[in-house]
Amino acid sequence: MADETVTDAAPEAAEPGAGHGRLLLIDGNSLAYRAFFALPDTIATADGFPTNALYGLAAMTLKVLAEERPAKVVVAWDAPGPVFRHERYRDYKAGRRETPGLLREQAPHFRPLMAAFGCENVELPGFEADDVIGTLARRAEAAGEQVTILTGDRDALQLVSDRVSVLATGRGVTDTVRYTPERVAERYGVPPELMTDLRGLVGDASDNLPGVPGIGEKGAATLIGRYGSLDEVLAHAEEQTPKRRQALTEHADAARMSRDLAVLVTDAPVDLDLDRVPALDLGPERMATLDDLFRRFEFQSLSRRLPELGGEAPAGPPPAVAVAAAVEAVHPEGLGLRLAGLPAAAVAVAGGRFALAAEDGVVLAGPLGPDEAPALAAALTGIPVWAHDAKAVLRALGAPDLVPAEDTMVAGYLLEPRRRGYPLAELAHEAGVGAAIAGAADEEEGAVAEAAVLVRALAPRQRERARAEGLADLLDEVELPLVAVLAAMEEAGIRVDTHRMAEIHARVADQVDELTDQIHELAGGPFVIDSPKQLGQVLFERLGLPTFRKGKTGWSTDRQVLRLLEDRHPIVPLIGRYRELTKLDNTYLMALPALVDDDGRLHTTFNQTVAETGRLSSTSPNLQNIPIRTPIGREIRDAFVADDGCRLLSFDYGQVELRILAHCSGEPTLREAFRRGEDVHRATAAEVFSIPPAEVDRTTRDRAKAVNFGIVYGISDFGLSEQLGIPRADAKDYIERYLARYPRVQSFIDATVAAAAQDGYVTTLMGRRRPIPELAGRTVAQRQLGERLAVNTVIQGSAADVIKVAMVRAHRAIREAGLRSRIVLQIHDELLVEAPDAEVARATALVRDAMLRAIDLDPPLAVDAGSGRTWLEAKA
DNA sequence: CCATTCACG
DNA sequence: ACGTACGTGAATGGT
Repeated sequence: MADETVTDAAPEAAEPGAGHGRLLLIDGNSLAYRAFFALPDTIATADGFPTNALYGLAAMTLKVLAEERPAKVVVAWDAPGPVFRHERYRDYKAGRRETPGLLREQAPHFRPLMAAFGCENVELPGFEADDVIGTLARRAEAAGEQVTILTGDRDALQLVSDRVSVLATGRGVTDTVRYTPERVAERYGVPPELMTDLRGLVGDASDNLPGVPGIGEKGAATLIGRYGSLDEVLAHAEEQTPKRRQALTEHADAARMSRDLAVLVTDAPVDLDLDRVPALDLGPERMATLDDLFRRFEFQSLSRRLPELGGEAPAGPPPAVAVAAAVEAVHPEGLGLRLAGLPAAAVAVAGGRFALAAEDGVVLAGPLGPDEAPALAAALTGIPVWAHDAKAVLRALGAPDLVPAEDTMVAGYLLEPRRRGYPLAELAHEAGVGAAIAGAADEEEGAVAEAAVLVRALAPRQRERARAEGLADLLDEVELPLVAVLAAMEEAGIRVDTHRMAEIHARVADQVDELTDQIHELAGGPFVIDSPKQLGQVLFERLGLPTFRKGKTGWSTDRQVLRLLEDRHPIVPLIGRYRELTKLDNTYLMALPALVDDDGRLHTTFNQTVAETGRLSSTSPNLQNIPIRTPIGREIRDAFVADDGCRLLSFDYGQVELRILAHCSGEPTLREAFRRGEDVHRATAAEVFSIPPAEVDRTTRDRAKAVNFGIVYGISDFGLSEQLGIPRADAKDYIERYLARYPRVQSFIDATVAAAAQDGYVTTLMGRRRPIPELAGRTVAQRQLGERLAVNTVIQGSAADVIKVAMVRAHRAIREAGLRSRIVLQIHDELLVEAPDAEVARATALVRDAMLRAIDLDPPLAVDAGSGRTWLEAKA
């Protein structure tokens, strides 16, 4: 802990693999099985012997041994024959397909292969490899060793602790993700010891373990988080919504059984003394043995990679700059004096601690709980704060108003918006910076200290790149201030009337039950309506309806297809209705109440670094796709309500994207239409179809509207014809007429594509960049995609810029006016604000003004505002 | 873990 | 002869 003051003036070089576990336990079956299915069976020797599973196993082992440098390695295997779980549950792993012949052929070579690496093979009749691993992990842990478990099986996560981490196979064959207790909690919402309880609720299809229907990973995590264990959740079933209560009661025994079966044995009679397992020896003899074996299996590439195992240095080039720092334990109290006058402080937060890097060679670390957070926040006021994922740091500090001076995650996003993620360690490594931490009390403290040091080293390098690419203004004026706005919005959340939701759910569930019966009746027997495969069999085989589109797995049954089949069989409209209702029920009515916080509100997470165009996204739950288009959908939106004594204010940009198109293209006809306040879709219809605006009927306007959307999406005649259900030639004709009437739009598209091809990227109004490598693609389809992306990104991305600026300004204006009103949601072109009754007029004026003045456009921006007790009312 | 479908903008 | 409207996230079934 923090009072254990550890200082070490001379940081030692980080020992490779130190803190990453000295004992490596591998689940051989899991890896081999996974490799077999992930790799094509074209991996084989010249004479046709399949080697894909062997290759994957060898490649993974090679990589992990090189990176982890374990002292000892034990590989566990499933023993042949039944395991004790089958006695307890007849159907355990039933339905799992037979081991394929091509895998069985390779199996005899698994153990010799791992032995060649110097690993100890072990198995125990009656138990699975998992149980052997659980047993050995606990034994080693008790002996004070660090353990790493390498597996593709998520069951092992229950074993994670301070001393045991799990390297789980990721997307690729040799990709891994390391799970520490914090990572498990982050990913699954429960600590490792509750993973089995989670499994009881969720079940597992691949092991044929039943769960509780209607409860997914998210709902399960919330329930377990609230009540503490599976048994407690089941004991509190009466407190849940009717349908969920019923599900919990009916499936309680199944859930308990699944949980019990998921528990790994940690005291199996494994006859292996870890002390007597020889230390891993990667000497020349071992290399020769492996090389020999690789040659026999024709693994040339692995033979070439053998040197990675030798030598002392870990794989990969060493960082150009390794910043050394010694941990100094501190308490947030009195930190202010220590920090006063420093130019900046890099802050990291994890696992109930913080670390702070502000001076060379030292990193301050200490506890961070509810008691310490205010003191730390106070100590940091007035000092530029740098962080990775600053929004999370601000929320941990309880200081949502603190605008970060640097955020290495957000900067990483502006510099490379195409990346899948922005792990600090990865960004730092690529920037050529590393950290060597000395004097950490434990692994966790070392990790958080390292993060702070990496942020401090990385931020200036990113800043330089941002300046060079013209992104500094966007960063300073928009994205960094926005971090604080988003932190405040997440903290605020939005109130939900869960009783109202439960009532709608009950009604919808009844209708679904009824529809299910009718559909089964008309189909001539029961089937899983939610399965597109089974539905396809019913529609296209049993009922002989015509097929239209097919995907990778079969004939499409989506809404468009159903619409075409509507009049051909009475089952079709029922399926459409069933789909609508189950969608709303599963995604909203059932899921949302389970995610409501103790304060009666839903707190989403706004992701600032996901969308390639610059938009925000919203997760857990997604509050940017709350229904509105159907009557039941509107009822759901009506369950989003203002707090007592408050109203919800909705502010919508009117046609932002088309206004941006008019602005960027300079098309006079379009600009005029907006300046005059005309209905643009009607105006477009009049232009394209050469009729007076007054004579434009509903269908014609809808078609023009689709053309306008098409332009924004980067139009194609195919897409437009699909959308409108008209011949492609007609769609082509519409587009040609549109572009002839709006010639500057045509020039804008041409110029945008040309610039993108020239530079390799496009730029939005605020200077945001998106690379478009598709334009240099090898197929026509790819290049056409690139053209659409180029045009769409300029428009969608500029609209994202506009509303982000508006959010920053509106938030600031509200604070400066001393109001208690707060922005609660952003839905791409809409802001939802919660305002005390007395502030409605002032807040409306401030927010509307902030939105209108976000960016100067010609034509100008327009905002529709409304207010109500519910979100639905506010939009009216 | 991928494909399908569909909720929103 | 291609293979197509743009951007997201969540739930579901089945491999």
